[in-house]
Amino acid sequence: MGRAPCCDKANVKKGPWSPEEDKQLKEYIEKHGTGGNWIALPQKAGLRRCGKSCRLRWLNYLRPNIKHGDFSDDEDRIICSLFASIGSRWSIIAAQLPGRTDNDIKNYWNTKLKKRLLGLPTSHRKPHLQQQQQKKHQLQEQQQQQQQFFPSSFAATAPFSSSAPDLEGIPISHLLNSLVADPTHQSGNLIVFGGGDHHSCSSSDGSSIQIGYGRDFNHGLYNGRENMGFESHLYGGLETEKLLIGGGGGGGCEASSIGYSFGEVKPTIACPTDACHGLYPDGRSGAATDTSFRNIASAMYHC
DNA sequence: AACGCTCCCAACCGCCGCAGT
DNA sequence: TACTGCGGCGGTTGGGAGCGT
Repeated sequence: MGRAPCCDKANVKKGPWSPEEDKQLKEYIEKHGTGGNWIALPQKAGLRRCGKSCRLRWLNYLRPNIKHGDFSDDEDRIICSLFASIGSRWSIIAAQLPGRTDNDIKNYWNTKLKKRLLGLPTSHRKPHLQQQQQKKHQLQEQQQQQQQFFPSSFAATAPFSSSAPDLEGIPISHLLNSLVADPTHQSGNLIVFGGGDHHSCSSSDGSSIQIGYGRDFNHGLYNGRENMGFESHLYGGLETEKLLIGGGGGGGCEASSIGYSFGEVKPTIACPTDACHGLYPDGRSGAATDTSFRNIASAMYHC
C-alpha cells in the first residue's frame, strides 16, 4: 500500500497567506524544521493548508536570506546566459543566484527580461508626453549602444527581427525559424556553439557580419564560473556564405574561421554543462545536445 | 470619481522521477 | 513488480496595483 493522501483538499485553505499564517509556519519550521515531510507539516503546525502550499510559501517567501526586489545587471546577465544555455531550468538558474528563488526568476524572466531582449516595451501603458520624450532618448541611447556592438550594416536593427537584412535573399529570421524548427538541419553552412570569450570572437575579419545581441553579455561569468559551462553568449555572424551562431573565443572564432558545415559541427553544439570544451570535428573533447542547440537557437531567435 | 486596461507576482496546477509499501 | 505518495519542478493564472482616459 502507498502512503496517506497528501491533504484533504476540501478542507484546506487556498489563496494568499495571512501574516498570522506566515508567522505560524515560520515559527514552527524555525523550531522544529520541516521534518522531511511537508505533507504532515501543516497539521503539526496547526495550519489549514496543503503541504505543498506550505513548502512553496517557505521556499519562496519565508525562509531566511531571501532576496526580494530589483535584479542587478550581473544577475540579468547570469539569467540570460543560463537561459540560453540550459533553457527554462529555473531551479538550476536560481541555484546560481543566492537569495533568489526559481519562482522569482521565472517571474522576472517572463515579465521583464524576455520583453527586454525581445525589444518590446516593458509596459504597454501609454506614456505621458514627457515619458515619451524620455523613451525616445532612451531608444537613441540604446541604438548607439547597439551600434557599438553590431556592425554598421546591422546598427539599430534587432537581430532576427523582420527588418533584419537577408542572407542571399532569405530573411535571417526565416533561416533562424527553420533552424529552431528543425535542429537536424544539415544542408546549410551553419555553425552553432558556445563557449569562450566573446570579445575575441566578436571581431570579424571584415568579410563577416556579426549578428548578435548582448554587448558584454557574459561579462561577469568568467569569475571562476566558466568551468560550469554557462557561457553561451549568443551572437552570430555571416561570414561570406556561412551563417555563424554562437560565441566563444575558442569555439566561436575557430569554428568560424575553419568553416565547418553545420553537419560537421553539430556534435559540438554548446554543451550545457561544459560549453567550453565541446567535441570539435578535429577531435577535441566534449559533448553537446540537440536540446542545448535548440535552446540557443531558440534564445537567439527570440532575442 | 469611475472605469478600463495592463502589468506583475504570489500561488496554484499538473506532471514527473524517486522511493516506500 | 505494481502501485501509490512525496518532493520538486515548470507552466499558468487570478487578482491587486498602477496608470490613463
